[in-house]
Amino acid sequence: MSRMTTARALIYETLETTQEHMTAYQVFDAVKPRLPSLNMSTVYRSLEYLTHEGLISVADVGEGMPIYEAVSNTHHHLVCEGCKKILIVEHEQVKGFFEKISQEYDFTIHTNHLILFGLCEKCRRAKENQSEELPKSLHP
Amino acid sequence: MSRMTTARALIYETLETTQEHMTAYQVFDAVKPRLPSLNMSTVYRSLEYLTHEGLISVADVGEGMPIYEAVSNTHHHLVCEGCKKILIVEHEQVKGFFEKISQEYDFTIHTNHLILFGLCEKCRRAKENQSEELPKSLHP
DNA sequence: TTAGAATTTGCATATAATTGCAATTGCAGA
DNA sequence: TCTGCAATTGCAATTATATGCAAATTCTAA
Repeated sequence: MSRMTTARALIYETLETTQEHMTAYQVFDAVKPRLPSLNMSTVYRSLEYLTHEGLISVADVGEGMPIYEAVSNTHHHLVCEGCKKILIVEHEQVKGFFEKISQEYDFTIHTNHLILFGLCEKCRRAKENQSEELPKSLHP
Repeated sequence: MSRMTTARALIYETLETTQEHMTAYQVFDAVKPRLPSLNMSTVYRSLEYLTHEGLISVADVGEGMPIYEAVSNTHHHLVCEGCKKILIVEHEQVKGFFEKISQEYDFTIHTNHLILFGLCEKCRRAKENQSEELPKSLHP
């Protein structure tokens, strides 16, 4: 049977109260003062556990390390590869798609945090201008 | 300026002809005989480069290492957390959703390989039965 | 309340992935 | 075809993550 231990509880509480996404190391730094014996492997294992329990979500934002956050208000992210800006997508916008896939493939989707990479409007425009205006020899 | 070097070309060619997804290590093993000087860091960097160029796609299947594949026929994956089975989702099924998000958020989506985790029909049913039929004391 | 079984943790170590830097390679222009 | 410079590679660390195992902790049932 699985147990909600001190370490797991503190880690979850931290993510829950912060309401921000954090890397494994940030979680470690935040919890360590209250649980000095805490070890990085416990952090990794606890995050994996909490994810599996559906209490938190992981997402790999591509640059750097994966981020974890409490799943209270389910949402998703658009990550701009140009300026690294992150846009929030409400689950409402995704729900229908998930339901369609679920039905079509008879598959219950657990994933609750989507990360889509691409270009925000500003960076897209910047790129278009660049391609059109620069002389060929200056292309990157 | 970016260059299509021997290493990058061989790595791409391997993924392209294989038409299978491979881990970084599998790519290394496949290319090494034809390019003995090849080094793992080159593999990682080349895979990153090819991904960025849109020639291949990465996907983190959760268990184990991320997998790479040539993007010829764009598709997506459903990964069953019960039996680890992988279902293929045609891009046709996803296209509409991407377009909607693109418009709504004025964001050009580059992501071309979605991985959704969950339970296939068989495992879902197995789990339902388990919850209903087992006496409380035998629960995991 | 406590004993005992089972899960979880810390530690040490292994594996995966990333990075700085010098040497090498590829390409545009002569 | 050759040259020079910028991009890429290999190597040797470094950092991030995962894992085996013994010790510690948690929970159930008596």
